[in-house]
Amino acid sequence: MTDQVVPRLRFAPAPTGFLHLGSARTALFNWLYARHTGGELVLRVEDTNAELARPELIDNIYESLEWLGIDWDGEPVRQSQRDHLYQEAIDRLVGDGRAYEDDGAIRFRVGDAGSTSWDDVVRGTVTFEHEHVEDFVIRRSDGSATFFLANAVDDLDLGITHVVRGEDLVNVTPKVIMLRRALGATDLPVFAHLPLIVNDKRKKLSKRRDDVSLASYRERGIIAPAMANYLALLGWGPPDDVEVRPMSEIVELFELTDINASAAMFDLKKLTAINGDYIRAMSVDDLADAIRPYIDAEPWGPGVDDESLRRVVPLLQERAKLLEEAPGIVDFLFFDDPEIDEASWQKIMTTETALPMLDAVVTAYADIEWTSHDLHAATLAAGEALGLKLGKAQAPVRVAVTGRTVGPPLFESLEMLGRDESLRRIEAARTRLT
RNA sequence: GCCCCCAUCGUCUAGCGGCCUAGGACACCACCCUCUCAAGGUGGCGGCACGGGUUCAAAUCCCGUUGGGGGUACCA
Repeated sequence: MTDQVVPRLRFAPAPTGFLHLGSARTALFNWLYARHTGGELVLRVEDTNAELARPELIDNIYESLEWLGIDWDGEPVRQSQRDHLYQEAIDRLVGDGRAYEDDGAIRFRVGDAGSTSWDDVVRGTVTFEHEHVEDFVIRRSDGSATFFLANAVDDLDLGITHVVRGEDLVNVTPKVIMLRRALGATDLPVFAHLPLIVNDKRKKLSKRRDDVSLASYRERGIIAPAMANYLALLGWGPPDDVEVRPMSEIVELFELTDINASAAMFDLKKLTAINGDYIRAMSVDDLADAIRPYIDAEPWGPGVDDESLRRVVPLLQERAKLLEEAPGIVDFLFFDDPEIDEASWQKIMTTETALPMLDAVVTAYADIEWTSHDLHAATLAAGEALGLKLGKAQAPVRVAVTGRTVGPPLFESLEMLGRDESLRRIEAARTRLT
């Protein structure tokens, strides 16, 4: 009884113009299992009408999956090109008396007797009594096949062995099983109905009120491996408690039987935290490339050359959790004048020691070697002369030069800004103070 | 309404009858480190929905209650 059949999975999205987070997770789980078992993953595009068959919508699916790192085997299957198969199946069903015409549509006859059940990997045995399943349409009056029919025909025809999909499809499963059997199949694929991804109201993620597009997270600066890693954690967990890890390891550990049955809330905070982990682990060059578009989107951005960008990356790398945050962390380095945050000014520059400290630093900075090391030493000494620890001493300088109380390491920032510009900003602050 | 499913810290999860005075992660709080902020380190807060069984023993098995969700289209 050892079936050595190679698992064959499929991901079957409808081209809606964007990949839904839930769909992305479904794609990922299919992919994980296929790769884990050395099986195959078929990409089946459910472009069942002319509007959905538009090339740009389908390309969007390819691009989204590729971004996430999900590949598939063979050419994508397009349902729009398989109508002849569906029509054949419908004719056969009608011929066999399993389906009948009703107001121009064709319905599959379910009847009231018996039940259909299957052993779901995630949910155990699920049973539907036929008396609760209505006769359902398999061909619309316009001649097109419905989802149920196409689904059953394709899974059979493509030799799909494992159906991994969202829980919102459990109720269609008995229909698909009935069709499959009516079409002559004696076997059933393995079914695994994944728990839904829900919002903070515990409702299924909806396009209307939730940010469900994979692309929108990408735009905000979630990087692909972080997203894939996080998605893998929704409904599944590694046996060793190591959550953030390379996808290759997740492929190795992943099992359908380990998937949870209960809905998982999409937690942007956790996603963001994981994203920060990945950002910190990037090389300077890779991170520089990754934030380039975000820099360029700033008014001051396009002028920043690659060399400068790379120098600045270490300053923001452990401070940015989202790529989109990157420009705001180092922008002051590229302004003609720092944008002074008034709250910061009020907090720091109104202290008695602010002006004396700036005075001291102007003198001290005049003829030191312009390195972060010497700047550090000079600032420390200037502060001590005023009875200030470094923490207090550096504050006015920071506000004068960066415009804020918080930011990247001050002395590295000063080093990058250069002596002339740094002193110019400090002078400007002194002028404002006196 | 009817059908189906779900139920461990606020959230994601580990647990698959004894290793559990329930482990990890995110979030939160405190402390340490420290030029600010981060990052990092240490510690803390916090949970098996409830009620019955079964068993020597239940977070783990069964039943019920309650709560939540999904589906109820000639959409997919």
